[in-house]
Amino acid sequence: MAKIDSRDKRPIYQQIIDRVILLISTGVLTAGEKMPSIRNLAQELGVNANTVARAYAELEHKGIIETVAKSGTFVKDTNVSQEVYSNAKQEIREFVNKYAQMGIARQELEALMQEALENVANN
Amino acid sequence: MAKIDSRDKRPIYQQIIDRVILLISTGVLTAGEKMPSIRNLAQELGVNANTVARAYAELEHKGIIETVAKSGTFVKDTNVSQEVYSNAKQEIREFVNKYAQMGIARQELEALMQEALENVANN
Amino acid sequence: MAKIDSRDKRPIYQQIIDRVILLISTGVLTAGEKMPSIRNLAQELGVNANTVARAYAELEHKGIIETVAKSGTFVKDTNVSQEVYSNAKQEIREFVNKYAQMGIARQELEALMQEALENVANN
Amino acid sequence: MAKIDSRDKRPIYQQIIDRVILLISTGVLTAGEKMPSIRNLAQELGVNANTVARAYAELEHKGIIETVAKSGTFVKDTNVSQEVYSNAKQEIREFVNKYAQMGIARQELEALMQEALENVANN
DNA sequence: GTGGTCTAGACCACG
DNA sequence: GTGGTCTAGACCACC
Repeated sequence: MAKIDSRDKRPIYQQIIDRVILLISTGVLTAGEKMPSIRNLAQELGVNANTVARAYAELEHKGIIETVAKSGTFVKDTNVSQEVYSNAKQEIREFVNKYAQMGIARQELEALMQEALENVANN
Repeated sequence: MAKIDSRDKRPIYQQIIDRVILLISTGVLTAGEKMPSIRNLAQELGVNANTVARAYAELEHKGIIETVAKSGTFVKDTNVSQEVYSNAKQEIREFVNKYAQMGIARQELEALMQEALENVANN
Repeated sequence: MAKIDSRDKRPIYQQIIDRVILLISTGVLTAGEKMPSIRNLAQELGVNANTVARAYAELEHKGIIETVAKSGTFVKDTNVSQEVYSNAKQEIREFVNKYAQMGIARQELEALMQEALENVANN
Repeated sequence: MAKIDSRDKRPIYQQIIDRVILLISTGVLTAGEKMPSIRNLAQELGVNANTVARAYAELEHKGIIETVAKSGTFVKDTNVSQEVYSNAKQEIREFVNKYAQMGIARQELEALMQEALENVANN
């Protein structure tokens, strides 16, 4: 679960949100399962507890997790992967449309994508 | 040119930069053409003159426009595609990083990109 | 007696208190009757014994039950309706205060109450 | 606007939320109007800026106000009274049902309500 | 000046 | 131990 990237432009709490959604969408976290406690996760990630609390609050607000008073936080909704996937689809389409409209050739875009994939593969 | 969206998540100065680059790359603005003055553009867009000044400064720094003392600002005889290209590079990298970190497999990302490219190719 | 709802916003000890009062006020528990032991009730409800102990302590403090050393806890010969009545009084006051502060006119509040009463009368 | 009640059971941020909703539903704040800045309101109420920020964030999330990047926060939706009204309806129904089930006569409930209304009328 | 994010640390009720 | 709330204070980008 420990994956905070300080170079990432997204705020930390958003990275946590996205990460939790990922773990659910890939089946690592399953419905009903207990989430790590706010303080534990904060320590594990090396961030402040308030930051994790904010992430959990927003996840609860989205109906993805559920906090049961003082006993912990649990995964609620597992049907989340579709949303992630369709978000990615939407974003990449907008990207391609934008730069195609600005005159970048398809081959160039493809090359850029390949390069980006290579870079990430080395993590 | 009047296209500032206060709901846009990009800062205003960035919206101006992007818009100028778009107008150049699509041939609406051509090399040597005179740009509107900072004050005029600020008034037209309904934004602070400092904001337009910052946009012009960054455009000049990128070598896309040129300020000639006492006569105004002009589109430079430059190939803006380099700038567009490097922006695209940056964006696609962030996209890949984000979804890779969220656990989408490289193959899936590649498939999404191919699909987006196919759709655009048919335009 | 097994009726603890972890989703309920009330703390568990309060749920127990309310439940006991309900059982007495509806005649399920009668004066002099022996209450389940703290440990037994805790096990039956699946909650911590301390939680049940706190509920019993408050019930005793309210004069609703009575602990007799070495023999157990008993429903006291008391009129629980007084407690219920004062709770209702408190709750309705908070309700009226809240919505009056939020600007709902007195007449509207009265109409809402009348409507609610009508609906229940038909049970 | 200065109305934080430390004896109120609701958390401070909730009091601010309710108060803003009140001010909108009573027409004191109208659509498009600028809200006080987070820091100003915090100072006026004598609370921490983060607390006001949280209230504003939840109000924005409910679609009641809107923050326009770095220029301020504005009232968005004025159709808030209906929601308040239906909340009140729901709450009073639950109240009546609960105490009717516990054996309080309809007349008694009615008397309690009248009394509560009288008390508030004197504000 | 504005809002956004984050930290460190505190206190609370509850279990 | 859990989450909820709050404070004080910091830094940031933007206008």
